[in-house]
Amino acid sequence: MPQKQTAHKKLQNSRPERGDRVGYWLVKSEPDCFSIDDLLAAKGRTTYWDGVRNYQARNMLRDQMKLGDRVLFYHSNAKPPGIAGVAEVVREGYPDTTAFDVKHEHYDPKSKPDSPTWYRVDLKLVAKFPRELSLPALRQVPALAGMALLQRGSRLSVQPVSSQEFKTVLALAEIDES
DNA sequence: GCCAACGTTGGC
DNA sequence: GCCAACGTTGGC
Repeated sequence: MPQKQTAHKKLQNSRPERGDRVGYWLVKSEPDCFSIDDLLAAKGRTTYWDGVRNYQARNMLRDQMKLGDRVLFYHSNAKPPGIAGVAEVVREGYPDTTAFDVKHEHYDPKSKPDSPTWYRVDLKLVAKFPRELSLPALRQVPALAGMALLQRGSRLSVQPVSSQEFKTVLALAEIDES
């Protein structure tokens, strides 16, 4: 795919769609696997966001998530599911090397070191919410009705969030803009 | 544990 | 390139 590669390189060197504005995202994690407390306890409160094996999500990790972008940290498959805090992008998309490791549970033979299929970013915790915002509570908020997370059949583990939605979520969490 | 929604795979 | 079968996600 030489053409896609070219487009990709252009994107890496500038932000044609967005200028220098901060982007907003939501990522899902199953707390049984990796929770916001795990991120809090991690060295530098920072982790590799790897293991994503979906092309739409990959494209966002690889091409669109930029340094300083804010990321809502969502607990999926939890009781109840909900948004647990905010992180930021501290390293932009780079190859997910777990895909190269035969022994790794996310091994994928079609991803090669010289042409990686899968990418990851590094995320650092900004704030854990004093109280998690549960999915049912989020559904009660009219300003969030358009949020990707709340749409039917929304399964993407990385989703874009609008700046308005992000602001609304922080207000609900009673977290100051930072 | 059920199942709807969605993505991927592979036969043709 | 179609589409049925299958696998996964994730709320409930």
